[in-house]
Amino acid sequence: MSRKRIRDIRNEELIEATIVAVHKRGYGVVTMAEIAREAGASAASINYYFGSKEGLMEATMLHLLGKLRQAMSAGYATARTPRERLYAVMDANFADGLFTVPQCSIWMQFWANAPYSTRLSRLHRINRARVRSHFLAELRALLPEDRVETARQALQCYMDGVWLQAAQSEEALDPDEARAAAHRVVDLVIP
Amino acid sequence: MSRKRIRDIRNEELIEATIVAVHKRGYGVVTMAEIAREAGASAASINYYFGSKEGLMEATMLHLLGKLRQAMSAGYATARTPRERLYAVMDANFADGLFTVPQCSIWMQFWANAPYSTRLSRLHRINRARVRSHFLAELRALLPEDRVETARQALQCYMDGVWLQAAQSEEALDPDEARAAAHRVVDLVIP
DNA sequence: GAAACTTGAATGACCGTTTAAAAAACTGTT
DNA sequence: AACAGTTTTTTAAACGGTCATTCAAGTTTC
Repeated sequence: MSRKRIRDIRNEELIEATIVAVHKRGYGVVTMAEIAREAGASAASINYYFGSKEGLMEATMLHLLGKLRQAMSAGYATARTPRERLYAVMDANFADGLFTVPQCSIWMQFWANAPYSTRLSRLHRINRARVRSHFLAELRALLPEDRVETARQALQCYMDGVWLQAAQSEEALDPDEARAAAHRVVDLVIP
Repeated sequence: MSRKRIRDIRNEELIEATIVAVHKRGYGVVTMAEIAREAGASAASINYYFGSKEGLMEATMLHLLGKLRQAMSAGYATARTPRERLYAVMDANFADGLFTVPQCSIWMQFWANAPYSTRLSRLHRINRARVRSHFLAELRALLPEDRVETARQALQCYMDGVWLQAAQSEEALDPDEARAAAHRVVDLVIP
């Protein structure tokens, strides 16, 4: 009922405001007051809903991870061959709603700070392992075993590298082009 | 004379301390006092030498960029073929003195914060453009023109991605293995 | 003795979190 | 519909703490 609704609405609003505010000011220096202003709320209300600044950051990362997982599931549903599923894994990282400067920027900042927060590093490890196993599963169907690991490293590191670069971009990103480029890289690695 | 010497010695000491302290605590939260303690000095002396915290961070990044450039020059000196020079570009990023967890971690943090500091982003852009042009020069000798750009993206993003991953590592890194892996990736992309 | 170096203490600013009290939303009753 | 009581939501203000930077007064070096 309404009991749940308001809480959900505020959670969503505050997380969106967090993404925008962190992108604008940087993870290290953004303040509760700035995030609150972005959301049209007060700093105190953030603590009411998330308990602390760290709780808000963790919730924001969880939110983004959810979007990522959802994008990957959607791609998998229509992929039929190993190569198509490989494309799907890459495409998920460059999906329209995900591959934007603010979100790449946020991800970048979370990564950089993960080693100093047990909560963030846990999420980071889990996500990385998931992507890794997806890659391995598809690559084993496409390459001899002794080349699988090298190809996996090449592709997974490529994806990370693209985000890293995207986070620095001053113009809007082009997800279509990013996906096309990723496909070209896949085809380069697996002729 | 000594006039210059002491200043140089302190600069070096303080920058080394900065690398260690930033790695231990994180760019966003490390304090002047912590860096000073690491160097066995006082916070005030850092300002005496570097003017401000941001000045220290810029000097540290400049120092690391210098090491990188030096490693690349060293590799280039002995490389004879385009493929060897391509290896050399990669190897520079995974050189023994450079490819350590603290330094990858620092680089990561600088990258993440570059968009919020005109000084850092300037350095970042310059370095990236330099690596890019090296890659392009060698790749043009090895591939037909229409595959050069894709290969460049694959390799440059791979390098960034490896560092990103290395920054999260809890064990010491293995530069030898990293270079071998990089060579395998090059060979995968350019058969 | 001058110039370069060092630092403890003071300064001034900022920030996350808590608290207490008000506002709003909801409930059941008349 | 109106209302009194209860719960949920909101925030202004206060609190406790941290930190970069400055400065004046020392110490060392030449």
